[in-house]
Parts: sequence; structure tokens; C-alpha cells
Amino acid sequence: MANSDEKTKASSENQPIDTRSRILSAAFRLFRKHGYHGVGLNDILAAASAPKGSLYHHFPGGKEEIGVAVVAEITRGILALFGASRAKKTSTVLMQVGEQMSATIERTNHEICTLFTAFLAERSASPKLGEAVANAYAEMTLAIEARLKQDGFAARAAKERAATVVMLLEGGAMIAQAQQSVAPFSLALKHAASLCERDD
Amino acid sequence: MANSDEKTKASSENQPIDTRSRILSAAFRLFRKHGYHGVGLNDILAAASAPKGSLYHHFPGGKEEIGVAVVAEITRGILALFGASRAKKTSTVLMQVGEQMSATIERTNHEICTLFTAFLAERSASPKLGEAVANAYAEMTLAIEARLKQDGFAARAAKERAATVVMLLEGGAMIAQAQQSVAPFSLALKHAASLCERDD
DNA sequence: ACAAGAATAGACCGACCGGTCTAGAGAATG
DNA sequence: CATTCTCTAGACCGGTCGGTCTATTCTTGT
Repeated sequence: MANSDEKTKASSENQPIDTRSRILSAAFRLFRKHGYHGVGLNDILAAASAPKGSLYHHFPGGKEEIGVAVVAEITRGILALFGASRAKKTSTVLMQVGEQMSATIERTNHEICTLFTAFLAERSASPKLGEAVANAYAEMTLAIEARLKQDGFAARAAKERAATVVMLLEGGAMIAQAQQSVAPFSLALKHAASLCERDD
Repeated sequence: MANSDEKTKASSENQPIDTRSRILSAAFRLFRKHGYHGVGLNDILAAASAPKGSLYHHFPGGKEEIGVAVVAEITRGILALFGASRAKKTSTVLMQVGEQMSATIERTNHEICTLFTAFLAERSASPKLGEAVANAYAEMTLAIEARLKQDGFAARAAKERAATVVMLLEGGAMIAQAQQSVAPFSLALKHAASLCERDD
């Protein structure tokens, strides 16, 4: 069920992407630009060139399930970045991650709605989505916290700084979008990186 | 209907609030809980106990005009807080403002969608709203920056720290909402205040 | 008292929302 | 070939969206 990367329609490198993936990435792009409520299923379908039947086949839970899946996908990506290159200092890795985010912000004409902001407002309407977002933040913070401890920070300091870093990234990305400029995000990133240095 | 025991707008102290104000504050409360798109005009009308005719009489621009007005109202409130008590140190004032925000966060069961997050996603659909939000951030930052200069910070440092403070407040409030706890916001506030001390 | 504007009131509209349902295309089994 | 399952396809549904419209009630100036 997961992959059909053998047989007729697919050698492992096929250009026409899986319908499910197409829906997911279209939803991702639209959500971060217009917010969760600002995107209709028909918008997603049109962007993904898929009919409604396919959508409800792959995501029986409908729009909400898509939202949760997108949040999970983003989280997975971020964690992968922080999980890699354990040898390097946290501040170094953070700067690298930040550069990548900066590039995305610029590439998308500052249309990146912050990591999870697009879904935050739905907390009241959809517990599942709210939970997914809360979880995402928690996992991100935990990952950074673990690295900082490894860098030699005391437990409490690591926890506080990790949390502050996440806030800075979120706030920075948000204001960057509002102001249509990467500058605020870069500033936040710089500050966050310095927070990850022990001799602060 | 509801109230007719006073001369309309003439008497400045009437308990039954002006319809326009009722609509505005209802919209404010709903927007921050559900986001701009998450709230329908009928929701606002019901919460304000007003009919549609009144809404379009006071806000001919419809929902968008209401959104802009709400953003302006929030900004006005924040600026008033920072404008007052010029004598005190900025960090002190910041802590006071923060306490007030913390109280609001707790009182509303952490339903405070960050200051302007609720409107950010509409940037793409409504230039006016986007502009209003960008303006709001700029004004806030400028107000803090001015205070920091007055506290003796160099121009560049004042600008950067002011921007960082705003990011921290936004990010902190956002994560506080996601995690359903004031703790993250308090942490952000603490860090922001220390940024406003010269011997950092 | 009376005219005129401000404000209230809600029925009504077309568009779109998320979601359901039935039908068919395509490959994998016997 | 017949069957079966996955997946595609889109017409269709009731409900709600933001917005317009006309009618009526207050308030105020004269």
C-alpha cells in the first residue's frame, strides 16, 4: 500500500509523483500561504490535479487529517536537520538550518507563514490539529535541548535556551512575513545562535 | 431594542455600549480565538447582538474593515502602555506590560492567538490587512527602540534589541497558546526584559 | 409637529465550503 | 476470462460564507 515502486507504472525514479504526495505538498504550500481556513479542499485538489475521490481515499479524515499530516511532515523535516551532524556545535547546526529557512523565505517571496502558525488558530475548532502543533513544538524544543546538554549546558539552562530559540525562530519568521523581508528572521537567527554558545 | 435609556452618543458614560464598539470588541475576541478566517460575520453579529444592517452601516468595508480596525485597536493599546511612564526603565515597563498580557492569556484559557498572528495569513488575500499588521509591528518596535535609546543604548543596539523583544513576545505568546500554558510566555518575557538592561 | 438623517433590523442572494456517494478505470489475483 | 481490490473521477448535497437590499425605528434640527 505504501509504495508501488515496482511493476508497470513505476521504476523507483518516476517523474509523475504519487497522488497522495502531490496532495500533501500542494496542501503544504497553500496552507503556509493562506492559512488553514484560507484554503479550500477544491484549491488543494486543483493545485494537486486530483479529484475529490482520491483525496478522500488517501485521507479519509478529510481536511483535518491533511492538516495533521502536513504538521507531521514539517516536524519530521526539522527534526531530521537537527538530528544530523551530531558532531558539530549546536550553534553551527542552528545557523545552517536557519540559512535554509532564510532561503525558503526568500524563494517564496516571504510567503512562509511561520512553521505552524497557520494551524494554531484551529486549536479551538480541531483538537487534533492543536495537539499536533503542540507536539511539534515540544519535539523541536526537546531536540535542541538534548543537543545543548551535549554541548555542556546545565539541564535547566539547556531547557530554557532551547525554548527561547524556538520562540525566536517562530517570532522572527512571523515578522519577516509581515514585513516582507528576511532581515528580521536573520536577526532572530543570529540571536538564537548566540544563545547556543556557552560563553554568552 | 436593547437600550434606549440615554441620549445616543451624547452622554459619554453609558453602560450599554455603542453598537460599533460592541461589534469591534466581539470581533476582537473571536478573531484571537479562531483566527480571521475562522470567524464568520454571523458569529460576530451574534456575539455583539447586532443585526447585519448595523454592521455594514458602521463598517461599510465589511469584514476586512473590521479586521483593520481591530489591528489598529490592539496597536493603540500596546503603544499606550509603552508610551506611559517615560520615567521608568524600559525593562521595568516591559515587565509590567508582560504581566498584563500574561494575565490576559490565563484569563482567556490560553486562547490568545498572538497579537497579530490571527491576521497574518490574510496578507495574501487582503493587502490592507497585511499592511495594517506590518505597520503594527513597525510601530511597536519603534516605540521600544525610542525608549531604549533614551535608556542610553546606541542607535544600532536599540534597533536590534527592540526588534528582538517584539519577536520574543510574539513567539512566546504563540507557543504559550500552543502548549496551553503561560510558562513559555513568561520565559520569553524574562529574556526580553534582560535584553533591555544595558549590562546584558 | 415634522422632515431628514442615523442607525437598526433581517430577509435574501449567489458563491463556495467540507463532505458524501456512485460509477468507472487499471492492475493484481484466481 | 472473471473477480477483486485500489484508486480515480466528479456530480451532488446541505450548510455557511460575505455581502446586498429594502423597510422600519430612533434621534435630532427646525
